[in-house]
Amino acid sequence: MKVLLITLEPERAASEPESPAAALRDLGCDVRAFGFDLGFDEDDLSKDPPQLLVLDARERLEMAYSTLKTLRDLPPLQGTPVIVAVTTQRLSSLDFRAGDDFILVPVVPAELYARLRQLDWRFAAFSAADRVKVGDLEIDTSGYEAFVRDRKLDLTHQEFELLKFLAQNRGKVWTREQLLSKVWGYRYFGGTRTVDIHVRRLRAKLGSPADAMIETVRNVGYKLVDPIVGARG
Amino acid sequence: MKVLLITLEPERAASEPESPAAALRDLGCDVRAFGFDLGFDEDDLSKDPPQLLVLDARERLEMAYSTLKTLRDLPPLQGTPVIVAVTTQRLSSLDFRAGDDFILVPVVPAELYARLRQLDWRFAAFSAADRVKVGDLEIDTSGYEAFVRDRKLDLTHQEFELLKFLAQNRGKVWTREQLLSKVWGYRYFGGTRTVDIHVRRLRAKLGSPADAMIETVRNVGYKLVDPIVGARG
DNA sequence: GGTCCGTGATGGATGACTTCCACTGCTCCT
DNA sequence: AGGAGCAGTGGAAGTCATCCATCACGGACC
Repeated sequence: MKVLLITLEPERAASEPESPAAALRDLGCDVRAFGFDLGFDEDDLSKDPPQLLVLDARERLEMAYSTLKTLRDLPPLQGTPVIVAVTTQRLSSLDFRAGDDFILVPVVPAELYARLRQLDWRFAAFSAADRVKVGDLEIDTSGYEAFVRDRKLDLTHQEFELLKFLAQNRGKVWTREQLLSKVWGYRYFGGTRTVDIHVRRLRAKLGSPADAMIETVRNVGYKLVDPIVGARG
Repeated sequence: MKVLLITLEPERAASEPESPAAALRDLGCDVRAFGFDLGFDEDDLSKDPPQLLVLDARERLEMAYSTLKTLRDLPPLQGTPVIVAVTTQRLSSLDFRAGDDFILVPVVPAELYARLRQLDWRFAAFSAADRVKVGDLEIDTSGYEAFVRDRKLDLTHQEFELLKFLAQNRGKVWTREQLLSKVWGYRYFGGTRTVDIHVRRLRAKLGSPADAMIETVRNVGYKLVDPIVGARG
């Protein structure tokens, strides 16, 4: 599980026993730790958004909420569940408007694990149907549906995954090998022409003029462009 | 706050330090304590229903869930939030379909208070709408009944739970594994084909054309769609 | 103790999807 | 202008997920 951890001393956090960082590490989470000054690159975050946000607030609850307010405005963190680690003394200052969960320090790894499972259970239902829009194209990633001007596309699974990936990473050209590894999976063994064929069927189903959104870049690969942005260039 | 407490030894419960009973007493709650055999009068309960249900399960989690199942069927407890007190050792056996929140014993009163406030906030925000409508389908979650165009469906328990879950989370595709963990319980280990079977039986009972509301998404799973929304394709 | 009902497992059939192959057409470089 | 290489096209075969029929098990109820 990918976790974004905000803590006082990011470097030393995991070495402290009974800290949220140590517990997350023990649970085998993929943790990226940052301080409350948030020294991370927002683009990096967008490419690989975390599934969970953990705020190691302890005594510094006000500072943590201030940071959380900033984090909530970042698009890649929209709808991400949050767990706030807090001391017993500061429990009374907790603010539940965020609708998330809290845990006491010292952290019991088994409890943290249970709260993760609980959040997963609660949020699975809530995870807002996130939609990706590019020009006339609209993709409902949770419903596995794609629309062009409200006309529903009848896509196969692989076609949908390819279109979704291109749309989520629009503007950038992807080689066939990259697409195979990212859309088909890292262990894929096969010819790169498979990508061509899926692009072809995708274009056919998109229809004119939306098919022009998938551009072929000779000797490199494919990219999906926003027609509005593309038109001025 | 009126609390119904289910614990092993109702008479002595409050005298034990760090027990849920003692913590509730310290918080000034109006506690009525009963054993797991539930020796209370249902009429009394109806006249003065509790606002919270606390299960002091500790090691006896299975027994607590069994009791909870019985309690859930009592009309005066419909929609009452539940907190399960459990030991660290039994955390891994928690089933989140049943309880709304949990707390570790020994209980820290301040934490219990915080969890009460959290539950209060959560329940105020989502005042359980016990009737779900999707197209011609109408589900009465508290009455365990489902209707299609006012024709009552004769569903089994598992079929009803599956339909309810899909209806409450319509539009989103769920994998078989997700459905197993959310509808059957996360501890369920078995073939994913079980989901197929129940979907098939559900479709048969829904009848045409309502059966088309449950869509199969190849390579992913199932979802329930609102036919009105779906019609734009 | 027998029967019915709910639940989940198994194996085969079906049909859709993915992939590969051979060919054609196009683009860019020389 | 010619050629090499890359991308698009059509068809065909293999694979795989889903659906379906049937059966086995366990509990509830009579």
